[in-house]
Amino acid sequence: MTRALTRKGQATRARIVAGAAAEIRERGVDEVRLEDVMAHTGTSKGQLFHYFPDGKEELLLAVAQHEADQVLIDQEPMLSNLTSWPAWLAWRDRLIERYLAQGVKCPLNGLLGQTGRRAPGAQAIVTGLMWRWQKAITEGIRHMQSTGDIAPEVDADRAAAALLAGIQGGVLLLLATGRIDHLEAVLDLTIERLRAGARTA
Amino acid sequence: MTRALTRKGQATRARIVAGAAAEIRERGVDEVRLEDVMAHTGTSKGQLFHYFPDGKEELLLAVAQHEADQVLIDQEPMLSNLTSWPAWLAWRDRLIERYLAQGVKCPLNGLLGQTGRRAPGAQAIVTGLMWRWQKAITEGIRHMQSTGDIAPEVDADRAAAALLAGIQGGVLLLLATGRIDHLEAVLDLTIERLRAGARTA
DNA sequence: CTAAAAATGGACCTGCAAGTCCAAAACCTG
DNA sequence: CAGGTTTTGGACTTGCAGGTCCATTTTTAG
Repeated sequence: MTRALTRKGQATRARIVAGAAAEIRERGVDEVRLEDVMAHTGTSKGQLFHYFPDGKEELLLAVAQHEADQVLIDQEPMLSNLTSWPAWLAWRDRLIERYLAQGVKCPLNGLLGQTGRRAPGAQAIVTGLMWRWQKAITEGIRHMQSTGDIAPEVDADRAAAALLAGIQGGVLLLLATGRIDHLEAVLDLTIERLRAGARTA
Repeated sequence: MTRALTRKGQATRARIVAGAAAEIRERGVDEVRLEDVMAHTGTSKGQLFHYFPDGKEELLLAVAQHEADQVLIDQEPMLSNLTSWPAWLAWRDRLIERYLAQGVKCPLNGLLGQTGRRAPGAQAIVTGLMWRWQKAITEGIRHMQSTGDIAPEVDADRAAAALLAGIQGGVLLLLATGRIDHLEAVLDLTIERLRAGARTA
């Protein structure tokens, strides 16, 4: 459709998205006004609506996509290389570290609730994220099965689904209670369990 | 503080809360205007602010508390009587059934995001809910340990924490993707695992 | 160099939803 | 039944945030 973005234009657009994302992470979706984004990114209303003709809706969607991508990027290169137990533990540590640092600020939780109903697009973004995430975990499990580090009877898909759910819940509980215990418990117990099945090869 | 609520007054207040809760469940927090609540409950603005002087904020808090209580009530009497494997499975079935029926409509997810930042009270409500929930699960595990149905080496607190996280994540994924698979996987795999430890007594 | 297109700034408009106010009705209580 | 209190209805105010518009500057391309 619309092809016409100068290098400068792209930079500005990116700056808006990144700035809005930061602002939202910091203060929550429904506390952030377009004016805040303008102030924080040094842009004007004209620019916002120039790059996001559909207004806030479209901007929020772009932010959601940006944040969703970041979630997976933050887990690399571990997530794509769950090929040994040390690798799994490194991944575990990265997750804990990442969410501990993030603390109570969750970008996507709010975005799902905020735009979820209105925009069908937001739903798609989150679904896509979860799907990719789960796929990576599944592949990790399968690989470990191929090396005999995980019992072949384990249903990789179900195990990955459960683990992903545990992680999501752990993060949710971190948001709600401020404690990381749940996330730790999920990761440690799940990994321990996967490991327990088959020690032989 | 304020003591002065006629029976009629209490009824009206309750009607407002219940109606608002229903409306919010149906259409999402940020889609519901006070006007909608008025129309849906047959009340006037005067009444809203009579029973909730602090306005929407206070109303939402009351709704959140109402919904939080309901979550646990819906799991009874199973949740408080996790004293045998059939009881655990019945609880599992109830959870699946309940959330399957609820579908994509989550009252608390939105309320946490919406009021979470503003009102410190919302945080407290969710935290309280989670704490009570986890406590019930822990007690269930402990009871099963006392009868020898679960191995004594199991750390009841950690196991409960992980299970609760899994459930939360399962529900979250149900909201996001519309599929109940994750919740099922978590419940089945976790129960299976608790069961596997000690079959002897 | 010049004309078209893109990028920018900011004044202005507009609608809406929360919150205010007060007067009328219903209701307790002695 | 009389006085106070609670309950109710709804008109009105208000602030504000999203969105529109256009004039100006900057960039691109031939």
